[in-house]
Amino acid sequence: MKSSVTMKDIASKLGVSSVTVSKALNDKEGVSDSLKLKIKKVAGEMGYRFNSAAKSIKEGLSYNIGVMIPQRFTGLQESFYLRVYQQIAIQLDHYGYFGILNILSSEDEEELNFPRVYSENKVDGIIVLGQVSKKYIETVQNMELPKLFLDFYDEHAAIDSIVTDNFYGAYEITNYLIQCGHRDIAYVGNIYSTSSIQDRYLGYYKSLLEHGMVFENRLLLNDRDEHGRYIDIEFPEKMPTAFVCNCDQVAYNLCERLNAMGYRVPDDCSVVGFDNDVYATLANPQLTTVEVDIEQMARTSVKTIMDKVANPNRHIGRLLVHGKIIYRDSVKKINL
Amino acid sequence: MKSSVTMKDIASKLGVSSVTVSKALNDKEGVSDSLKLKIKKVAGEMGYRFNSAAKSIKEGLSYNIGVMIPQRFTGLQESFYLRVYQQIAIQLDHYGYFGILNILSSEDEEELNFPRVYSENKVDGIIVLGQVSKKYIETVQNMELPKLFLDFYDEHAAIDSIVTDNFYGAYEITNYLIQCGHRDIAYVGNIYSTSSIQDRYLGYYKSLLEHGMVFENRLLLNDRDEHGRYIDIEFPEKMPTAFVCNCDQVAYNLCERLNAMGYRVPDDCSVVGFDNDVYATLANPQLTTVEVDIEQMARTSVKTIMDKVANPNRHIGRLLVHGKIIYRDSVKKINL
DNA sequence: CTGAAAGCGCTTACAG
DNA sequence: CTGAAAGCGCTTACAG
Repeated sequence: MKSSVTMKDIASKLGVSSVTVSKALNDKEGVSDSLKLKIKKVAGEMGYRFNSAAKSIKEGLSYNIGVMIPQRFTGLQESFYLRVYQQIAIQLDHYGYFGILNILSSEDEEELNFPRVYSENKVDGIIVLGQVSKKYIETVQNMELPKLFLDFYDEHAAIDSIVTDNFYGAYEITNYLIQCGHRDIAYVGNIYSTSSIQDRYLGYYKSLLEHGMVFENRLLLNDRDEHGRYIDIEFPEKMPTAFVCNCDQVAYNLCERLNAMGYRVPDDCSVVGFDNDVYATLANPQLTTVEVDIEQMARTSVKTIMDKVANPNRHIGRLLVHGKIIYRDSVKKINL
Repeated sequence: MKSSVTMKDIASKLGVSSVTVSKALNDKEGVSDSLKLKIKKVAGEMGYRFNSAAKSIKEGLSYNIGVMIPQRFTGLQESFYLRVYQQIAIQLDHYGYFGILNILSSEDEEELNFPRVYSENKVDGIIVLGQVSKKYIETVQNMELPKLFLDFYDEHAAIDSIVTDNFYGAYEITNYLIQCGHRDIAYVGNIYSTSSIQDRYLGYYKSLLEHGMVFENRLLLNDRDEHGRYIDIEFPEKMPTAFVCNCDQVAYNLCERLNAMGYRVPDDCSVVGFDNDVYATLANPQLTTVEVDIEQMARTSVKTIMDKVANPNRHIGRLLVHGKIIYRDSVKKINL
């Protein structure tokens, strides 16, 4: 950055004070229009660039927001959170802010280390994108700046959070399966893995309850171990007619597996996913799923964190962003 | 950031000067070990956080690097550049730096606007990730800070660049096809679209030349229009026995298309890709392809830009990162 | 080993 | 309308 041209340089070139230059460049009152114009012109000619660090130090604001993503959600196959981050960066731009990505390494999460963006005062707020451990949630709570959980929440922590309405989305898509005549519907997911998976399960469960159907444990199919690694799904003796998967990738894997086993989707089994990500359209057949509105999540998150930066006492609680069912080819209407 | 605890606060609590606190916290000489220890302890207790803006203003360094990705490379299906960005962020962390993502909107690219990270002096260097227009390359050249092109280059611009060795990778994989007995090999890609696509084409072409094979125009198959949107590939009358695709996604699409047309891959036609991204393993069959080493690209880029921040006169020219052929199931040995 | 002074580039009252 | 003074939090010589 080598402090190239400063306001002072412009000032002395024009024989005015740097205060006047500051006012002119910021369109503040107290400079004649003609002088303001002249200053702006010269600033342009000299290639002046604003020094945001100086402003930061005065205002105590960095104009950055940190986005923290736990490392384990950034595998080669997963780009959902990176996409959310991208949308956040775009939204922040509208507020004159920038987004700094912070991948939370497993070690740092384990050792409860503060992220550098925090300890070096690099950001005015932090968005934690993706579930972190209970312990680390406490660490986040100890950070003295506006913070927000995105795509997960914790009952015990009084931290604002923004999540897809997982419960309602799964509830709706299960209702749809039931409308299509399905009576033996399984849920695929490790319900102790993340709150998203758990809430989607509960929406599925509510739908069953409302329709007077009985839930049996054989209908709950585990898809991953406690480290989040996918495991082979064990099917019950009697094959269900439909599967509600906790996400599209799992639905995609399930379709592959079913095809390999000789089942045709949707003729033999119907499958629905959640997220509407790449896997939804890559699957064969293409998946009926619940779309997660990434842009809306980013927009809401950024608006919220900006609110909280301006007013640290603002509290929004848990905010739900609605999903929307996308109808494709993986569900079959069956006879009642 | 509300300038919570400052060095001055620590100093007055301990009855020393802020200079001493600064020295102690930065492990500089001139403080007794006992005092240093005490200062660090109190700093910890008071929840002191370093104010990097103040340091920035003194040193004229922001400790941020901007990563600029043209909007058009960030579609829903493409996450390659986001992954590269992620690796860059991780590498920057090792140097005490942060990465700021800057999506270059089509308007800004069109209107040749400087990115805000530049005009607000937010970064010490910029990595341009993904080909920008000729005109915009000039705009980048006018920026007065260390800069680097990643994953593309421009002959006329004397800007350092880091690219996968596209030429050599395509050359090698085409050699492999020829070794497998193929004599009628097509290249799939719009060679006027990006330099990567063009260089891969040239590697393919060199392989043909070296093996005394004649290239005919019917073997060059266009895959996208001038805006980068995929178009339906038009096949030549006589079907080639193998296809060198400019990337895995196009190879994936091609496989789908060939399957739909009744051709079996690799029995009827062999197909190879480039990148080794998600599409390579998603394709049916899985693709033989050239792996792009994302981590290595990020590591090299970060090392280079750090060098250039320290020494602005450093010039590396065009640096190639080697790819590696990954052998899978999309190529068949045929009779010579 | 310790600290008073000056300065980084900018902005915010306040005085003229 | 214009500008001198003070200060944001820190660091870098330099003096004791």
